[in-house]
Amino acid sequence: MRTETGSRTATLSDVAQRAGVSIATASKAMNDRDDVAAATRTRVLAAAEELSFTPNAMARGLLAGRTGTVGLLTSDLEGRFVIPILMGAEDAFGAGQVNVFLCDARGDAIREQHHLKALLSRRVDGIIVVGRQTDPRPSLGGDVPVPVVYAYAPSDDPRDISLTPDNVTGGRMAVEHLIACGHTRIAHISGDPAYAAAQDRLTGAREALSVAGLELVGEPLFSAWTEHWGRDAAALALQRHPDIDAIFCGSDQIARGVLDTARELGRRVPEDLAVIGYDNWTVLAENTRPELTSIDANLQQLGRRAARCLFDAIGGDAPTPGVRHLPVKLVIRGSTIERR
Amino acid sequence: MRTETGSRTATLSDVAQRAGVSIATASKAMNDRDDVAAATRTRVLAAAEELSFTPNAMARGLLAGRTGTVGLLTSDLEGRFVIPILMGAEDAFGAGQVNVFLCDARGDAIREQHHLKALLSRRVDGIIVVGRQTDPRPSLGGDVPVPVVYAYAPSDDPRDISLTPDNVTGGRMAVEHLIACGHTRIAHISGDPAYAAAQDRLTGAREALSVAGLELVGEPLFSAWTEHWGRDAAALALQRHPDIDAIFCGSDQIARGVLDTARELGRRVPEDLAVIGYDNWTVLAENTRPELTSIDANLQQLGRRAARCLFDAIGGDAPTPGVRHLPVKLVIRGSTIERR
DNA sequence: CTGTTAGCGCTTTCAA
DNA sequence: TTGAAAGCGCTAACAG
Repeated sequence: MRTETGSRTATLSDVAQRAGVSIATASKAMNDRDDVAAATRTRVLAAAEELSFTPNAMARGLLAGRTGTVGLLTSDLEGRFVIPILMGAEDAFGAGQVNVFLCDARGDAIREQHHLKALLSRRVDGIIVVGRQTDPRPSLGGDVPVPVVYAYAPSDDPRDISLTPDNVTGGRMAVEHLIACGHTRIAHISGDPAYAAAQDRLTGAREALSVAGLELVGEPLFSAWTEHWGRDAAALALQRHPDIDAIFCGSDQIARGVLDTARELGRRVPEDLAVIGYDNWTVLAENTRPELTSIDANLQQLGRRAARCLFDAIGGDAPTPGVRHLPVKLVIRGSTIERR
Repeated sequence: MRTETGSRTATLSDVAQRAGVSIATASKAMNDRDDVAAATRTRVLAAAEELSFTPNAMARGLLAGRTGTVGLLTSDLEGRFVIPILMGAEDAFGAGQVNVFLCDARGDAIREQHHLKALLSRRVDGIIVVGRQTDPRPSLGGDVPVPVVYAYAPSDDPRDISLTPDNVTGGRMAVEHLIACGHTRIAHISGDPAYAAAQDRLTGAREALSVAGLELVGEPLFSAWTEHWGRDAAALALQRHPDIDAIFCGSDQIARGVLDTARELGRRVPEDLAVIGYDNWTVLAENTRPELTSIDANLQQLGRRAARCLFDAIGGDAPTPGVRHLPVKLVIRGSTIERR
């Protein structure tokens, strides 16, 4: 409020007065209703312009029963998942059409309840709940008076609508790609086995192997989603099974560690050893040597889909409940295919 | 809306009716005003509970003139800066007290105007503008009817209130630390020299050197904020000046590249070569070998400060305009001090 | 202590 | 075509 000229924000009544019409007429003119004389409309619009009138969305919402706002309730501290989803949602809603309240519950159920209450009291038209893992999370419950869509982390209640990336297919695609590149001695290094993501990706990997009549080399190595573990696990795996010619990693962080170890052991990537990551976290994947092939969960699209689902639900035609697994994509870089 | 029991959301009038009191009394009871009989209050609260009544913040805002919402207008696609700032803002406001509309303009001025209009029409009480560089950005202008605070990227108009990390001091602290560790042959590798951040950090570094009677070894090497450049630049610098014993890097990405090259050239870190980064981007800094000492811009605190500034401005006592440079902090890890 | 009344800014019948 | 009036859900005087 740099230039506080003593004047409060202009209201429709100010505009009407300045244009010399009634409030009702001004309203119609502003909203492009067709029962207004062209001349009148021009006059009203001019007045609005001069007063830099901005309609009060609250007053409007009070009447309409809808607010044109949506809540995004996340527990994804780092914003790695929530940001693309937010962008997708903005895309789907159309910039400026709908505004998004972003609330970070920080993984705390109490705080989540607080935020939920606040969102409801602001009369959001719907809520998207974003988790940071693909494990099912507790449902907000059935008594939330607006539609809810769960993104990334599905709800544990099948009556809710959930959208989550298809990790099984992702795992399958990763291994299919390795096989297509001619590799047959494939190992798997992943993170915390308690994560659904870890299990699902492994499941997909095994499907692909089995179709090709192959098996994983050694047991999958599970521990943490870190580069440290990637380095250690790669050393271990390559020592136990020196004939490994490809490693499917459960995350890009792990893959980065694997690449480091490969380099230290003198394995050429991708000639001697192909490496594929997961998540396509570009700050990691584009900075390795060679750059890292990875599976991208297509989160922005997931966000768009979530927004569209929410839209439909708000509009009244509720999408069929349940968990929908959205397609992921393979991003090929130098760690699996030799550049020339 | 899983259990749509045909009932629209309960209103205060429903509560009043159920409790057998007037709307006004119900309102008072709900808002803890003291001119209500204890028994009545209990009855009203019970009724509210049973109807799971949530006050309509819009109706309330319409009356109060304030909405308890704030807009966060960003152009920081990746969310690297905006997320900690958002969290800091939530902290300062108190969870659930204030809600934040997050809008991503994606660096597009048109889209920014759209979002600004939308925020104003939602009658946010104030706006925080977050940029993704520390270079001054165009002001929203003086005719925005609510207080605006610029965070990370300052406004180019000195009449605005801007909070930005103190990069000069950051640069100074980095080099002071290297000197304190006994290094004297210090080089600087940084990113795009067109960034104010690059220049400011260099300025601070030179100040620290000059105080110690030292000079940078060679000219600072500028190019891109990438690991690739870090690798190449380190090779170049160490070839030209083999006696370099410390490198101050303009970003953690660059530092990561530098560490890779050091390892390849057989330089022991930190014994032969100390390396310090900038940003304290933990996914990078905590995964190098050794882990990376870095300067942390304290963004969450910056967010809190921004929120508090905005609060004050909303409250009427406008903080003094201008650019405030907030303190950064040194995070020491193994790349500058040997672990034992 | 409680209820009545008057709006906040806007849209929407319904008359004129 | 325009305007007067009602009311969205709530709070804040002011009487009772």
